[in-house]
Amino acid sequence: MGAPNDILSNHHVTDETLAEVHEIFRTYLKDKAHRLTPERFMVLDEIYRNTGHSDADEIYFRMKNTGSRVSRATVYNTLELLVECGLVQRHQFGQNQSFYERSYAYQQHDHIICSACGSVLEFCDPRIHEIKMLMEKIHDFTITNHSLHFYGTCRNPETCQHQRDRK
Amino acid sequence: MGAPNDILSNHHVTDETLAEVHEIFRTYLKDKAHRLTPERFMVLDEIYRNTGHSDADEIYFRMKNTGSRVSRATVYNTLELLVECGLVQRHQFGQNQSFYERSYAYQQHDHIICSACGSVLEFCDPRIHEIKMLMEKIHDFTITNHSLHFYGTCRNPETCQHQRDRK
DNA sequence: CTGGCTGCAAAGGTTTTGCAAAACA
DNA sequence: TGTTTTGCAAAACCTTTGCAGCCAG
Repeated sequence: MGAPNDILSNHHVTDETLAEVHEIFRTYLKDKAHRLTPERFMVLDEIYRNTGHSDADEIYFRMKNTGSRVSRATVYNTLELLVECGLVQRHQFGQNQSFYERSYAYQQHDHIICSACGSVLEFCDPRIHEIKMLMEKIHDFTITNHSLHFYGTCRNPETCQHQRDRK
Repeated sequence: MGAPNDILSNHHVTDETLAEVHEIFRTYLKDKAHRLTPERFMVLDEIYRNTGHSDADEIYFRMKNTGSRVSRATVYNTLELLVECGLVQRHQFGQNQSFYERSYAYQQHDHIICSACGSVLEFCDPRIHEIKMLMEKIHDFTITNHSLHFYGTCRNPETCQHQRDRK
């Protein structure tokens, strides 16, 4: 149920952070003349309650199982808004499916994906930022975000086996 | 029809390269006890005939329009094999759709994607390789490949306008 | 009130699969 | 000749859309 995939451990989000995140979303919605519906904040909470990467259906079912009665359509709609306002990041690890992850008060990072067992590690390297700045200059681009994935196989047989079993 | 998206200009593939690529694919198929069908080589040729990134359907229709009668199923099946043997690379630029690109005798590169006009630039930076090696060491991983995308907007109004028109 | 938002189910687009016919080995 | 591959169309998959009813502003 939890996400044993994530190595870079991220302590639970604090109430304070959650309040800030709500405030950001509220401001964003007002700015764009969108309505402040309870469903939208429920999706936001669900994502921030969890550490790691979830697809839209996982989010939908987690909410369903905890009593929230939001529809898939609303989950998708809200994810779009959350990505737009920068509170959530969308990732494409494999093909044909997006994964979502909270991004406020959560350090910017990239991913290493094990093709054998599907586990995802996170890392940071300041050189990415240097490359980004160089590319903006060379190609006359304004870069707003990036995604860097390394694909390969982890050499931890235990984890890899464990992960393979749960597939 | 052509791909005006690609800036890093790549001259047409030589007959020599094409022969090498055929040989690699032939060897791979034999190794894996897969059959050497004309359809598979037709898909390979179609990808190597073109510079740039195409989705599966584009490849299917290009082949259809030039007289080849291969089915979508065969295109998908063959793309899978070509990715497996390293002759073709799969990219996920947006959501829900893969793009394919020849990767033999074609320098390894990464991509900058303009969210406004959809144009794709290519670049190389040796620091990626350094980061890769560090990550292999730190996380005890064997990294076989990577993808690095920068997203933003290009400041070339002409190109950007041109690209917007063709959408 | 009243137009945007929700929930539901049906439609959409890309990719995969099942099966009979074709063709490689 | 015996199986893998093919082609076709149908199914599967994730995501989006249409529409009636609901509710935030």
